[in-house]
Amino acid sequence: MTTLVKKEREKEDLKRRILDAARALFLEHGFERTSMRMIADRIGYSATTIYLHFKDKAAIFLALHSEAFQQMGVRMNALADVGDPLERLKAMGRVYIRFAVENPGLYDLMFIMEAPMDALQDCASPIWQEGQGVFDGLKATVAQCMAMGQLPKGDPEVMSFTIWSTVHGMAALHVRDRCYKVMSDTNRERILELGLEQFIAWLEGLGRK
Amino acid sequence: MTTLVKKEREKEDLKRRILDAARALFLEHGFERTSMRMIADRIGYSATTIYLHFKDKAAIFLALHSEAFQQMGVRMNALADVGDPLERLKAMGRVYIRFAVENPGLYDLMFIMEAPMDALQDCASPIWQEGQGVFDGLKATVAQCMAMGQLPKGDPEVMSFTIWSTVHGMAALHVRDRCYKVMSDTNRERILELGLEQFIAWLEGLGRK
DNA sequence: AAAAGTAGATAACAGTGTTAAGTGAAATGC
DNA sequence: GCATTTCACTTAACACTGTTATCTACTTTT
Repeated sequence: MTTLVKKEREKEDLKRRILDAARALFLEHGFERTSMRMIADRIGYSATTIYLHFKDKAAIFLALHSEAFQQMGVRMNALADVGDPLERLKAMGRVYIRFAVENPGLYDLMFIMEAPMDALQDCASPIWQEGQGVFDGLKATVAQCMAMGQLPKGDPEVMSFTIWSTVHGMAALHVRDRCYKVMSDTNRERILELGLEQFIAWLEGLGRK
Repeated sequence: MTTLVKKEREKEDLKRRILDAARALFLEHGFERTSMRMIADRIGYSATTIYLHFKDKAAIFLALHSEAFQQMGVRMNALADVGDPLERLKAMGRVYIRFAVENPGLYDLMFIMEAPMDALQDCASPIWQEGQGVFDGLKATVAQCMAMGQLPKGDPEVMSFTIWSTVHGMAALHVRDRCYKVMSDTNRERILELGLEQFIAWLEGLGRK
């Protein structure tokens, strides 16, 4: 029956429009300051209609969260063909920071917002699969660097965490505007770039001790 | 007039009680999920009374923000007598992480929450003085490390930012619960400690290249 | 043509931050 | 000693929030 298929498609279509509207509003005003009625208004429906497609506001957040991780995953996977592990690691850092700078709202959603994080207790949830994949990719690359003597030997997971912390710290201070007030005029604008390149230089130095 | 002084003291007293109640609630439920009525209930006043002592909810946030920075400042200043710059730098990192682990709510308030950050546009505001002081202390220590050859020469501000990013990244991933789901069982509980100690080992390696 | 199902809307509930108006007691002026 | 003013505080109200229950109008099935 074509009508059933059409119905299904229309349903998916509306779901998409809700997500698009919600993303735009979340990124502009933040999660807490975006109301269901605002989302509904933007797509010309009543607020309660959203509840026919999403359990609650947190469900919308989770859907966007998942989308964003897939997006980052795509960018990271695009680096799979960089043969040299250390070069790949460096590229991953640059891609990570660029993602945060180009999509501060999405980055916030993924790594900073606490909003409905409590709804995400299930570690096995598909929501975590994408994030896990990205982190596993980092671990694998770090392990390869260690195997080739480009990084000192140790626990790849611990080193991955430390590396992730550094780039996340930069991204988070940027996104939540915590560093620019204490920074000198000369460095303010380029501090993210300068900091990242210095960190990369450290990493390179770690190998050829 | 003793009565006037007494009045003034009672006023300060109530302000204190409001702040104490607000802090407890913010740390337990978060800023957005704490209402003025909840704060008022806890101290036995009506919600509107709070407005006689604080302009709005953001003003309470700012007062607590300031207090927390002073608290961290005290802990950092206590390290002033550590003579060796690199040892002092290492101690600062440990104090920073310990502060975040022991006071996750306060850390969130200081470096992660976006809540009424927009109300803090004035860089010269006294609110920023404490934070600036802590960052300047870090810069000075880094500069001394460079002067003594314990760290490679460069812009102390950039290196301070990179170091801060690393510890902030660890603290933020911890506070907002973003790392434990992707971490292996063996490292999950001690990852903060392990990551920090590895980072410290890196810093030591940077000097004696 | 009658019955069932359904996409969507309206109304309502308990809660939010915040302001305006009101209350009762203390301090002040004469 | 009494009237007036001041002031800490409360109640009432407004416009908003997420969410649920109920209702409407239309489509599909029988």
